[in-house]
Amino acid sequence: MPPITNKLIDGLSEKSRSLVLNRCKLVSLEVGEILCEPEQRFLYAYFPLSSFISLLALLNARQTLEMGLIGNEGILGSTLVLGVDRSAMQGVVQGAGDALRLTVTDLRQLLQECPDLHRTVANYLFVLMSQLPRSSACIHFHHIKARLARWLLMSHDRAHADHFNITHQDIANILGVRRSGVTVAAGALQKRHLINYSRGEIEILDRKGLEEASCECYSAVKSDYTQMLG
Amino acid sequence: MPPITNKLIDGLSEKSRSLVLNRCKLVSLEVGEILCEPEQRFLYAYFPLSSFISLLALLNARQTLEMGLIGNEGILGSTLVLGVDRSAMQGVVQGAGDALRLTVTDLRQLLQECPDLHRTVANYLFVLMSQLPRSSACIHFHHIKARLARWLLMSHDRAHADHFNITHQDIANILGVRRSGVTVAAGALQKRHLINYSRGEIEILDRKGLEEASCECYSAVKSDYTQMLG
DNA sequence: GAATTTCTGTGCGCTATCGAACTTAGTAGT
DNA sequence: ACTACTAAGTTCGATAGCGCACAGAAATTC
Repeated sequence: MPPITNKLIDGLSEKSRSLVLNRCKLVSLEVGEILCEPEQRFLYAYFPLSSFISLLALLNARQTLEMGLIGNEGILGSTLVLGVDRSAMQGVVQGAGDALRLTVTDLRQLLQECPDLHRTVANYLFVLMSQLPRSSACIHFHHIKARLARWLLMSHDRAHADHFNITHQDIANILGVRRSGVTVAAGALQKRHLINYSRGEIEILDRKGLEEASCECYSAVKSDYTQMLG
Repeated sequence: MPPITNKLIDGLSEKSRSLVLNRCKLVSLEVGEILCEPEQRFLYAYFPLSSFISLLALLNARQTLEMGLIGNEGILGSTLVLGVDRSAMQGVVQGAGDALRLTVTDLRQLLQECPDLHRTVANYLFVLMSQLPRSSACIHFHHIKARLARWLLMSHDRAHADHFNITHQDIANILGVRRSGVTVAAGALQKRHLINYSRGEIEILDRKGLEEASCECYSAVKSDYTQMLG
C-alpha cells in the first residue's frame, strides 16, 4: 500500500512542494480533537493525510450540522488566501490519522512565495464554498437515509479504509438529527447489506449500493471537485 | 434623502474610490433579472446601490433556496479575489433599483492596483461565506415563521424603503417551502400587525416586532458583518 | 464478577410541513 | 362590462422527523 499523500501538495511544482514540505511538521490527530473554533483565530493549518476533518456549524450546544469534510484532497485553513486567519466553522477531527501541520505565519509567507500554492489553495477554497449551497439544499430537501448514505460515502473516500469509527450519536450531530433517527436509517442500510456496524465501528460493504441509496449530491460535489482541481 | 451609495466603495481611499468609479457604469436592474448562473462564468460584477440581489442555490427546478442577499453593503462577484470568475450560486435581482456595474476584466485589474479594494472584497467574501453555515443551520432548525421574519428584516435593510414587491410564491422559492406555507406564516405576521401585504406588495409596519418574531440569526449575521467590515 | 457506563433498538404521541386541490379576491385586457 | 389571469386563503390527508422514554446489549471500571 503506497503511503497516503496530500493531493493539493502533490499537484505543486517540485520547487513549491519542497518549500512547503520544509515548513510542515507531521502530526498525528486523534478523533475529536478540535483544530479551530468558529469566529476565533487559528494558529495552524493542516494538510490531512490519512486523517480527515469535519467542518461543523454550531448553532448552539444541541444543534449542530456538518457543512463539509476535509481529507487528503484538501487543507484546513484555506481562508488564509483571503488574508483571514479565522475559520467560519468548527474543525474537528473525524478520522484519526496523520496530517501535515503548518503555522499560520509560515503558510502566509508560502502563499506569497509560491504562486502555484496560492492558486491551488484559492481554487480549493472556492470549491469548498461552492459546496455549501449544495449542502444546505441537501440538508433541507433530502431524507435522512439518503443523507446518511452520502455521508458514509464521503467519509469512506477520506478514511482510506473500509471501516471507521463513529457512533450514531456523533453522526446525529453531523446530520443535525436525533440519535434514534440515525439508528433507524443505519438499520435500514444494514438490512440491505450496504454497511455493517456495531458499537461505533462502521464497515462499508457495498459502495455501489450506497451510491444508489444516496442522493445525487454525492456525485455532484465530487465532480465539482475534480472539475476545479483535477 | 441622501443618495444611496455602496458601503464597500465608501470605505475605500479616495484614490482607489475614483479609480473604481471610473470603471463603473450606473445601471438599473429589474426584478427577476438573472445576473449570474451557478457554475458558469460571469461577465460583470455589481455594486448594488438601491437594488438588491438574491443568491439562490438551485437543486432543481422545484427546489431552490436562498443562501444570501447582497445590497449596498456588498458586491456580487467577490469570488474574483480568488481569481475565479464563476459564481457558486444564481444571482437574481430581488429588489429593483440601481447598481454600479464593472466588467470582470476591469475588476481583476483594479483588485491588483488597489490593495485596499482587494482587502475589502476579500473581507466581504469571507463574511459572505461565513454566513452560509449559519444560514444552513437556520434553514434546518428554525420554523417558517421565524425564517420569514428574518428574511423580511434582511430585505427591509437592503430595500431602503418600508415596502417592497414580492409574491408569496417567490418567497416560497427563497425559503424552500410551499407557497401556502408562506401564506400561513405571513398571515400570522400580518395578524400581529408586524407587516401588511396585498398582491405582491409587502409593507413593514413594526421592525421591533419582527425582530422578536425572527430567530437570532438576523442579529447574529448582522453583527458578524459589522465586526468584519465596520 | 459486579457495577457502571456507553451504545443501540424500539415504541409512542406530537407537530411542522408537505402535496394537492379548490375557492375567493383583486388586477388587467379587450 | 366581461373575461382571463394571477395572488392569496383554506382545507385535507399523509408523513418525516421530533422529543422523550425505556430496555437490552456490549464494553469498561472497580
